[in-house]
Amino acid sequence: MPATYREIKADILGKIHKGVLAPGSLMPNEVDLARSYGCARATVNRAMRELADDGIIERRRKAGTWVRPAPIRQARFVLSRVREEIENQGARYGYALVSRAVETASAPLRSRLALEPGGKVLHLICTHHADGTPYQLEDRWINLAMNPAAAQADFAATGPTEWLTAAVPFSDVEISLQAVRADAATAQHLGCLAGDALLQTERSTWWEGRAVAFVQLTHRPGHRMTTRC
Amino acid sequence: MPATYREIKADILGKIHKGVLAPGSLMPNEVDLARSYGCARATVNRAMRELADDGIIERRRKAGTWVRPAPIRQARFVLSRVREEIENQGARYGYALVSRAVETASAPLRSRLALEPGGKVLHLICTHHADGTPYQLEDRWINLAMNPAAAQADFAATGPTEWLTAAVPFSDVEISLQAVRADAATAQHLGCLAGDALLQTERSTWWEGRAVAFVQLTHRPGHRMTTRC
DNA sequence: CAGTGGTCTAGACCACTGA
DNA sequence: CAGTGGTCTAGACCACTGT
Repeated sequence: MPATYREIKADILGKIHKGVLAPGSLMPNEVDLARSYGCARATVNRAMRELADDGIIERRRKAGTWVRPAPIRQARFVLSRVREEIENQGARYGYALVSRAVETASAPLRSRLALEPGGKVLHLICTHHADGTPYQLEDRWINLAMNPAAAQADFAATGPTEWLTAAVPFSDVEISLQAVRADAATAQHLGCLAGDALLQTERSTWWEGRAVAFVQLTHRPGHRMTTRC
Repeated sequence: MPATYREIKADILGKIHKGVLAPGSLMPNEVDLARSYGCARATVNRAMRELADDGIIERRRKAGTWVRPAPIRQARFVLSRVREEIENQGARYGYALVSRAVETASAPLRSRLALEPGGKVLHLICTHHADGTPYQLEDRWINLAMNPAAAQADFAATGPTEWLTAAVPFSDVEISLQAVRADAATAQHLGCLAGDALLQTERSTWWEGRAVAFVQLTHRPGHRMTTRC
């Protein structure tokens, strides 16, 4: 008889997969499950809570717990920093600053970061290399109102990501993935052809409701993000 | 003084963001934290466990708990089924089967799904529409050794995803994202231009170590996957 | 109002692993 | 071997919400 929360979780998952617990059906409550598994309610609770976190079941107070008809499939992608990603592949990491300028935020950028008209941003373009070949193009805007020190920082040797994580706290992140066609400049930086399909990560970071920075990370052709669940 | 696991979690997160707890530094053990927060160790444990799950801290038995120097940023993308995705946007869902054939798995497909030479697969191509316009192209291979009933199923009215989730259990999923250029056929199905950059989701599903199915979901131009954390 | 899950406690034992 | 986190228990009270 299962007794640990892991065993209970596996047992319930097995019953769902084998159809013993039908999709959409109501499950026994925690007290009954604890009795039938011969364990404490807290143990059942932990197993059920994790199943709910995984989107397998749905729980509502007073109402009960159901097997989700179509489980919410969610994928967790690990977004490590470029440097680590490259070094983990056993390659030598390289960095180059392409351009650096203080700009007045354009209208689209302002609306994305909720900046006031006339808001100043530090605009950086840089490239990340693996064993000398282009790996990722970084197009970054830093909100100078939130990070005035960035205007003094020299990004010639160190990328903005490393500077920001050391210097600036943030609490909220919004991440977005899309496919884009390489324009001429991007193609040149990534050493590919204009028109190539590229995976692009966009990320805006916030602290106490105000925008810290926004970045577009354009990956080299063929880049994949993979996960298992 | 914080007393619930949520408050403790928020308090620790705040200290990390404000620099009170320096990146890379060793944290007090659970017993000491429980004393200083005036709560039971289990409460601290839950807060710390969630922080570890979120990649904020790292824990090792006997050694202790550290603030991760560079937090593992992980994004959770919800991968709902196309039908729900479309209906949640308030659009009318449409489905069309393009082709259906029993094939001998090609070498690349065999290696991807660990099939034996001569393994038979059901190859389906279909399209999903939102308010009549193409939304997603589905290219699916079902392992007939695992799902012989699929050969009898009629996919004219219902998509393979719906058939599979009702008929076949699976335990492991591997998901991969990439950008691809639309070839002529894809462009025609999605109503875009050949050469357009498209986001593509690949997904292979397994049950008890054997492949159930493999699918390529090619999204219409401009499609984004977004998440907040 | 009553039944469900959500959380906390105080204590215990265990598993792992660094010194 | 000793210190840390991992887990379980038995019991309690609470928050939410369907009826």
